[in-house]
Amino acid sequence: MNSEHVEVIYTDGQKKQFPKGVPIEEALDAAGKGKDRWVAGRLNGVLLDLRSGLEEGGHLEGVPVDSKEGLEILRHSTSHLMAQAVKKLYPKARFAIGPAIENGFYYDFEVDEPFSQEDLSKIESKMKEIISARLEVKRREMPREEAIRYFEERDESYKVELLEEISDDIISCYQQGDFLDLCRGPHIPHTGHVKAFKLLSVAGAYWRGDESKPMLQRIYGTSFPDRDGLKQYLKFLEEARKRDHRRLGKDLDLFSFNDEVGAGMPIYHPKGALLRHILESFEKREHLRRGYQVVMGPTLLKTDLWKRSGHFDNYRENMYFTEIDEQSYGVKPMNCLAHMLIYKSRIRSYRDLPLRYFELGTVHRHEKSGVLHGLLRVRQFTQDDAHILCMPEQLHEEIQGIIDFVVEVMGIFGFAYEMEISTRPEKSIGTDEDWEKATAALVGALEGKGISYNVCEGDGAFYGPKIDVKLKDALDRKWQCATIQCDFTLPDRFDLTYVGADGHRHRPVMVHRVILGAVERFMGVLIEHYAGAFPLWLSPVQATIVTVTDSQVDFARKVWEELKGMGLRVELDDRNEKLGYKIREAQLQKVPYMLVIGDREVSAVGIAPRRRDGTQLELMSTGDFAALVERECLEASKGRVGLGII
RNA sequence: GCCGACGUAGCUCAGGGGUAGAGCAGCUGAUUCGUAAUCAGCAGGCCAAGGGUUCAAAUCCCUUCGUCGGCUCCA
Repeated sequence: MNSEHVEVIYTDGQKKQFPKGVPIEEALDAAGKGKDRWVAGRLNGVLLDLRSGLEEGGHLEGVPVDSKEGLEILRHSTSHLMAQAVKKLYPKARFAIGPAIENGFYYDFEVDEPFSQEDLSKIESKMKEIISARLEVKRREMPREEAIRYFEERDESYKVELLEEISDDIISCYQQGDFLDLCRGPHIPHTGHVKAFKLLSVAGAYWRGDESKPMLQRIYGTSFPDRDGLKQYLKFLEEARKRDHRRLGKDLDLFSFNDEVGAGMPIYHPKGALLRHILESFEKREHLRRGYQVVMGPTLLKTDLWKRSGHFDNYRENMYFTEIDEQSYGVKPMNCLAHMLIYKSRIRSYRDLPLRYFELGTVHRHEKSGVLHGLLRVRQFTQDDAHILCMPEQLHEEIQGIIDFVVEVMGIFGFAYEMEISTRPEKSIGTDEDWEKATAALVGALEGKGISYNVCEGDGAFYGPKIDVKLKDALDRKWQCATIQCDFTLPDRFDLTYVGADGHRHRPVMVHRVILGAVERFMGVLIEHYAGAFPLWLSPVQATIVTVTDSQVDFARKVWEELKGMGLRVELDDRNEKLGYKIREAQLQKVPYMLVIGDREVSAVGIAPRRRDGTQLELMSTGDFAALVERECLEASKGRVGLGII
């Protein structure tokens, strides 16, 4: 092979030679398949534009538009397309950034007037014009200085700011028609590749997410290779609205919020309270069997104590304070203080350790008004909180025990989750050495279990690094639930000690951890996870008895009492309505079982159960039905919960 | 907290300066019915709260509270 040629190896192993500089597009077409499906090429793992020339040989593959990278490129290009449309309609707009995100893209602009819903339609129309023009999307490389000059001349201060942080001498821009944007690429070859897109919403967003920086206008949108994909996604959004726990909380009469009470303070109605009670009983039992001890601390603690713990200095803006008899008190935002004082209430021996204090502790945090979100972010919530005090050499095992606990519980609820390790933030207390030790303990425990995790630098709590477990809501937004946090500082501040085998005092280490996290948030995620159709063991109402006519009401009452007596959660619908009406209502309430009682059942002394999925069971006795329910509960809860609640 | 939208009956929503509307739910009556809506009648609102503009405000303006979508923060 001479230097004028490059050799390409395709994914099927086939090899071909081309003159150097041949466009990737041509080299891919030569393989004879997939023409037009590609939005980019990948040479030796690097994504490149279809129009860029091959300067070196190697493994080459086409990136199909419906692959993960292909979609990303399409969406990124759609965001550029939108920016071009905005530039045409609002020449004074300044441009910030416009990346592809998980299900679409956004672009941030600085404009005099925020965009309205009508503006979005206008922008969409302009985008369609640009698509029809099939403008070529050209990559242009230029010296950094030249690019800075170009954007300075156009008063694009955000682009200049971005450029000033790029260290490369040569940077790339992409041009389509008269619109040029700073971008790494790659992009689709021409605007005609955008087939199905929609602008979804407008929102304010701080430049670089920093509230001290100007607020920009962000337009969110999405883009798909074809109309069907877009339609499906819009359908998913619609379905997600039906699963929304705020919607279901109302429909299923679980909880409410009230203007007169205040924001972020949930009110539990009977069924919501029962659901919560079931969760909490389950939790208590699970903790007791794992060697935790249940404790309880007060809600108000003197401010001096919060000063000693470091909360006053580091967490004050999230706390509520009040005064009693001229003494300042703080409402607890965390449960740790009382637990420390329990530890301190007597001399501890190494033989006592580890100590695991568990509390369903209700805390209050002043969350900013704009972030409140149904049950998922509130100002009053109850954590399934525990603090483990142990010897440093027990730390690893304790953390592994907690991880096992989390994995087991998430398995019972059937949640998929992501684990993250967060390291030291800027605002924090403790020595570097402590932080390193604690971080190493967390990493070691996860790696020991072979669990994969992401690292979030600087996202730790002020007192220590942590492992977070994130669950997703109906819209795939992630919410932190379980968290395991090391703390080498509180035992120090409170001078916690234990007497070792050597007769000397030593410092224990502490782990803060929650499994569900906040019961409120967990319930919110749980409601969306099951779309309100809870498994039998969690369902606040497990069965509704429905009578066919008035003449069966007496018998139905007896059945009702009997089933309640056996520990089932049953309701009776003896209203004078047609059977279909009552079935429909129970169905909409997502009750797992409907127990039909007509003349047949009265004479056979039984009930005819119908599952909420529509399947019809044989007429059976109340005892058989209770046994069925028990079996199903035990199965779904992996043996934890049968009939009744503790 | 910031940007934007929004707040009308229990719920879902219409009405946008001139007497508050619909469907569902509720109540009453009729009907007594076999697996996702029986019929009829009745009742229900200080239009989130407070202030202004106007002869007149649910409607226009201001403030507050709350909700929604984001930013940021976090369980």
